[in-house]
Amino acid sequence: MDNEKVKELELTLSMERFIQAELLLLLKQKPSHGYELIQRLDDSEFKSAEVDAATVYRNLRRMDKEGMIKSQWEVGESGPGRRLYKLTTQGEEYLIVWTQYIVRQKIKLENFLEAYLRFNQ
Amino acid sequence: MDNEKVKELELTLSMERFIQAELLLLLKQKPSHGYELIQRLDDSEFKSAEVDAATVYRNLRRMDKEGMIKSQWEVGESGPGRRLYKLTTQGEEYLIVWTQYIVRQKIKLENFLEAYLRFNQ
DNA sequence: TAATACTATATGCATGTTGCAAATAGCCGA
DNA sequence: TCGGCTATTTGCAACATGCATATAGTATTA
Repeated sequence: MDNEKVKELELTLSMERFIQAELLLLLKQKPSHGYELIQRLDDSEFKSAEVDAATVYRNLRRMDKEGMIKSQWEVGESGPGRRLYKLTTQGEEYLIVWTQYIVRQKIKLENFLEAYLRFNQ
Repeated sequence: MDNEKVKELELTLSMERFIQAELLLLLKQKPSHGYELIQRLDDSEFKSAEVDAATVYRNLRRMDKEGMIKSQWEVGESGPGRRLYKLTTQGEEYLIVWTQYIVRQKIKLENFLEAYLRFNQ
């Protein structure tokens, strides 16, 4: 990813979309489909409070459209068809940007807590 | 604050509103008016990227209405009138809830980073 | 004196994201 | 056949934000 792209991505990053980072990380660990990701997310230690299925599916479609992940429609021997998602190279790079952003967020929170404690002695 | 109230507050908390926690902490340190808070925020190590004045003023009005802070209109010898904000007891309690929430957020981010690193060697 | 800049707050509007609810659909067990 | 689980999608209201703009008093400077 070129620098311009990274800058643009960083600007649109927000904790509101933290779900994207969570999904990218899970997909880096192994390809999954939405329903499974919801369950894996629910088991992870970094999940956001409650996982809303609609939010997961919507973010998956968006990242698919943006090329971060790639989907493939699968019709198994049983159950309804499902979309298997895999991380793309671009998605891996995006995950790195996310990780750097999260490091900065963490520092910001630490600074807040430090200031809070400093003032409460 | 009773437990029900705390629960309700925690549910509506989100990093999107982190600005509220920042403002409450600054007001705990000392009473200020909006314009000054924007400058103090800009100098703090925990500020969110850029501070939008409208967002600051709107959040101050909201927290005023909700009783977290209390405003008092001041007409100085010079310059336009301004609203001096002070933290209320309820606001102090809310700041504690925020702080606990931020601790949990920080842990979440640490868990994410740990999972990320664990998977990258 | 007029123009400009700074202090100080408020509001309108478009945009983007979310949660909840509901629709669709295949499969399986009782 | 009815309910329940797997699996995904879409509509809608609610909400928060950024940007632009309005308003207004004061101070500086050309």
